[in-house]
Amino acid sequence: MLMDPHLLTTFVTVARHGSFSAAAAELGYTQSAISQQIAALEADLGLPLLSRRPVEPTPAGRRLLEHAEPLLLRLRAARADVLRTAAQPRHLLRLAATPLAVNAVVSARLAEARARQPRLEVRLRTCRAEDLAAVVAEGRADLGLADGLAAPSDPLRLPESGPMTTTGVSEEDLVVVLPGGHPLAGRASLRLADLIDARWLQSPLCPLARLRDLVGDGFPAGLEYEGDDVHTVLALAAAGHGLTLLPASAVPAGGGQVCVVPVSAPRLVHRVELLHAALPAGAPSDVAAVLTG
Amino acid sequence: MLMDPHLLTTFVTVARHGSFSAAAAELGYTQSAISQQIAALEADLGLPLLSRRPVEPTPAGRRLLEHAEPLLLRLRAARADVLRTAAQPRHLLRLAATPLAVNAVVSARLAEARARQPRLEVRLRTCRAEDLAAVVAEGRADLGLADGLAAPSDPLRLPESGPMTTTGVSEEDLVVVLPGGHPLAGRASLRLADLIDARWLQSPLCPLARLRDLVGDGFPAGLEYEGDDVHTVLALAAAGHGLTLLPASAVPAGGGQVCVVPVSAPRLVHRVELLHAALPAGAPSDVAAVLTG
DNA sequence: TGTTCTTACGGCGCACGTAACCATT
DNA sequence: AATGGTTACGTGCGCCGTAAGAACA
Repeated sequence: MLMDPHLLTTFVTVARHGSFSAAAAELGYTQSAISQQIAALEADLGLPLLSRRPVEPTPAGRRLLEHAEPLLLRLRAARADVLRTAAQPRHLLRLAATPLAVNAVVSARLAEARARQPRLEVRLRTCRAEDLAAVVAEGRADLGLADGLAAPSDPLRLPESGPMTTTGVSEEDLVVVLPGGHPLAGRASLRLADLIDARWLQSPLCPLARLRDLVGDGFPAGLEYEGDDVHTVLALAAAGHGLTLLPASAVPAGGGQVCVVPVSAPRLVHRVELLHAALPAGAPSDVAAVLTG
Repeated sequence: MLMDPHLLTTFVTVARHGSFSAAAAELGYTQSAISQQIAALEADLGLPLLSRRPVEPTPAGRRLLEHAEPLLLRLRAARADVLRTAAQPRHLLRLAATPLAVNAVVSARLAEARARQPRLEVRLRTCRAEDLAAVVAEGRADLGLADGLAAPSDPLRLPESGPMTTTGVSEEDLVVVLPGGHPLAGRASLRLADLIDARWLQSPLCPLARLRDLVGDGFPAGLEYEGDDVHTVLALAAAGHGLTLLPASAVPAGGGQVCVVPVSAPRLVHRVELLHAALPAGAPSDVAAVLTG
C-alpha cells in the first residue's frame, strides 16, 4: 500500500540484472524471497511489472523504474543529510572527482586550502560521472568535482540528484586530439561540424552522447574504451582508432604522437563543477569556499 | 536502516500535531505504537528527532521533516503515475482548481473542449493552493489549475511537487479593491509601493506573503479571512477591513460599494497555470491540449 | 492527581527459508 | 534434463496492543 523501499530496491536490482537469482545473490536473499517480493509489489499495484523468461520490465515496470531509482537515492540522501546535522567538525575532506575534474585550477585551489588549514587532510577518489551525484548526496564524499562539456557559462548536465548545489569552478578550452599524420593535423583550428562523420573514441573522458547532445547527431564511435586513463586515450588516438576531445591542459605539451587542434566552433568548454549537499561543519565547508574561488 | 516510509509518515504526523496521542488518533494506532515507531526511527538514525514535553522537532528532526514531506509525496506520486500507465481511456475529467483559477479564459476553453467531445464529463473541485500539486501528483485529479500573482510571463511559484509539468493558461491585469469612499478611490491607476503601509486583507485569494515576495516588505494584514468567497472578500474590502488585489474580471462591473483601480507598477498579473502529471489516456490529455490554447 | 510519553510483555502476522513443483530451453 | 521462477508450508522476528510505569504540570 505504501510501496516499501525494500521492495523497490529488489525491483530495481532484478530489473538491472534481468534475473531473480542474480538479484537474490546480490541482496543476500533466496530466489524464493525475491519472487515473493516482486509478487507482493505487483499485487500491491495490481499490475505486472516484469515479464518472466526473459525477465524484462513491462511498460508499467519501466515507468516504475524511472521513479524508483531517484526515489531511493533521495531517501539515502535524506538520511545522510540528517546525519550530517549531528556530525562533529572534521579536518578530513573526502573528495570524489571524475577523472578529468582535477585540473590545474582545482589543484591550485586545493593547495591554497591546505595552506590555510595545515591540519587539513584530503582523501581523493575518482568516481564515474554517473555515480558522482549519488556519492555526494549519500554523504560517501563531502564534495564532488564533476567535469564535462558545456557551452561557455552553461551548467553541466548532471543526473537528477536531489537536493544539492552545484557551483562552477573552472572552464577551459578544448582541443581535438588527432593522430600525428592526420590530414587535418596542421590546422590552426577546427569546427566540430566538420568532424561529425569522422571516427571518434567513445570513452568516459569524452562521452560521445554528450557531444551529440551539444552539436548534433553523428560522431560515430570507432573504438570504445571503458577506462579513464588519459595516456591510454592518447595512445588510442595516436593509433588512429578515433578522435577525441579533451581539455587543452590534459594533453602533455609536445609529447606523444598526437597533434592537438583547438576547437573554433561551436564554442564549447571543458567545465568543472563543485557539487555539495549540505556541508558538514569543519574542513569541507571551508574548502568548498576556497575551491569556488 | 532504510527509513521506512511508514515511520516517516508517523514522524511528520507527530511533528504536525506536536503530540504523540493526536498522531495516534489520526493514524489509527495506539500512543504506544507511535512511541515505539518514533523510538525506532531515532534509534535507526542514532539521533533524537523530537524533544518531548513539549513535543517539538530537534534540529535534526527539522531537517528530516524538510526531506520527509516531499519524499512521501513523490512516493505517492510515483504510485499514481505507474497506475496511470494501465488506466483505460476515460471520458471523465477530474479537475482541481484554486478558487480564482477558473476565469473567463478557462471557462471558455473548457466549453470548447466539451464542444469537441460531447461525451466529456467534467468534475470540478476547488482546492487550496498548497494542496493542489499533491492532489494532481497523486492522481486524485487529472488536471490542476493554479492561480496566483506573478510578473508577466513569469511562472507561479508552486510548492516543490515532484515530476509534473506546468503550462501557462492565462494572464490578466490586477486591480486594487478599495472601499467606495477611500481617498485613492478615484485614481486612474495606483502603484503598489504607495500602498505598502495600508491595511490589507489576508485571504487565500490574495496571499500577502506572495505580495511581499514580489514587491517588498510591508502590506500589514488588517483582517484575515480563511474562506475563498469573492463576495465576502469584496464585502470586507467595502467595509474598510483592508485592501486586496484581485484579477479585474473577478470584481462584478459597477456592482457593490467597492471601487477598483488598476495597478500600474510594478507590472504584475494574475496568472493561471495548468498542472498535469503524466496524463491518462482519453479525455484528460485532450482537454489539456485545449486548455493551453 | 491528571495527562502524556515510555517500558514491559504477550500474541499475531508477515516475511523469509526450505523444498517441492512447474515451465521454458 | 537443466535452469530458473513459482508455490506450499513451517518458523522466527517484528510490530502492535494491553497494561503498568515514570516524568512533568
